[in-house]
Amino acid sequence: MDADNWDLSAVVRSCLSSADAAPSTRDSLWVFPWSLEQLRVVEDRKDGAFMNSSEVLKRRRGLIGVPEVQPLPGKKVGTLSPLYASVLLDTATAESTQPLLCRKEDRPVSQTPRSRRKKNKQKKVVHHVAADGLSSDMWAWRKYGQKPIKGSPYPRGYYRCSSSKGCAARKQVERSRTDPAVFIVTYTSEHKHPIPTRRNSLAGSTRPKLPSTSTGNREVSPLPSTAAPELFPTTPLSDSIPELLLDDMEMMGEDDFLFMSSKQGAGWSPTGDIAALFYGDGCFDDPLFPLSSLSTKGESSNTTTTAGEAFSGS
DNA sequence: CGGATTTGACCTGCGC
DNA sequence: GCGCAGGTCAAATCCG
Repeated sequence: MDADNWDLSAVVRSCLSSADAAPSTRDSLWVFPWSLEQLRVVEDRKDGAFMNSSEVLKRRRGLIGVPEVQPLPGKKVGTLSPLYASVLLDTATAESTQPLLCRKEDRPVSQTPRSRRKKNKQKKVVHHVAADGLSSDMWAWRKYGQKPIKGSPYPRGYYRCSSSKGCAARKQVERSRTDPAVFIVTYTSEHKHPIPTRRNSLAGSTRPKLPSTSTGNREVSPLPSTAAPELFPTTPLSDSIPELLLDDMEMMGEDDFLFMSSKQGAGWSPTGDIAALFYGDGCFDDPLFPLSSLSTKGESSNTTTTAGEAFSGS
C-alpha cells in the first residue's frame, strides 16, 4: 500500500484476517496495542469473536502463534484483533445502519471525509477503547487543546507526549458518536525516547481535576481530566518483553512498525502497552476485506461496517 | 513555584 | 480566492 494512501480503513484492515481466505493474502494478523485492561473490557462484553486477554498475554510472551477466536454463531471463523472487536462493539451499538467499515475506494464521494490535511497524511494508529480502558497508557501526555468536531456532539482532545521534551508523539481522544462509552484514540508521530518503565514525574504530577462546571460543557467533554489515560497506574511491562524487541522498537518508529510486512516478528506498540504480533504476508495487499463474514449486522457488503465513518464527519 | 489544564485566537490545508 | 474545519499556540488559571 502506498504510504500516502493511508486511510483509517487500512488501519482496521490491518488488524483482521479471515481463516477462510487464501493464505497468500490473508495469512496476516496484527494485534494492536491494547492493554490487558482494555482487552478485559472488550472481553467482558462478549459481543464478538476475538482473542481474549490471556491469549494475548500468552502470545506476547511466546511471540509466536495464531490467535484463537471463538466463532460467532452462524459466522465463519476468523481472527481479529481487539481493535476490530471494539469496532464491532461500536457497530453493534450504533443506531445508524451506516456502515462503520468500508474500503477507502468504496466510499461514496459525498461521504469522503475532509481528506487528510498535511497532518493527516501522517500515519496514524486508531484505537477504540472503552472509557475504563483509557487508563493503560504508560506515556505521559499533556493536553494542549480541545476542539469541537463538526457532526459530533463530543469535542476532541489533543495531547502531546510530556515524557520527554521534543517528543513529537501526539494523540487525540474523542468519544465515539455512536457509542459514548467508547473512546476513539488516535496516535500520531512517534516517541523519540524509550518507553518509561514507570510513569514519570510529569505524569505523576498531573492533577486529577474535576470536570469543569463553569463552561457548562461537562457532558460533552471527550473525557474528564480524571479519566486521562496517563493518570492511572499501570503495571510495568518491561519484565515480560524480550530486550531485543525493545531495541527493535526504539530503532523502528511506529509508522515503520505499522507497515512492516512479509515477515514475522513482534514489537512494542506506540502506546507501549503490549507487544504486537505479526506474521505472514503484508495484509495491506488484501484485495477485499471480508468484514461481511464477521459483521454482527447484516450479511451483505452494504452492511459492511466502516470505522472510517465512525471517525469522519457526517 | 512548577507543571497541567482551559480556552480563545491563530494558522493551515482542502473543497468549492 | 474564499470559507470552513481541524490542528496548534499561548496566556490565563488552577492545583499540589
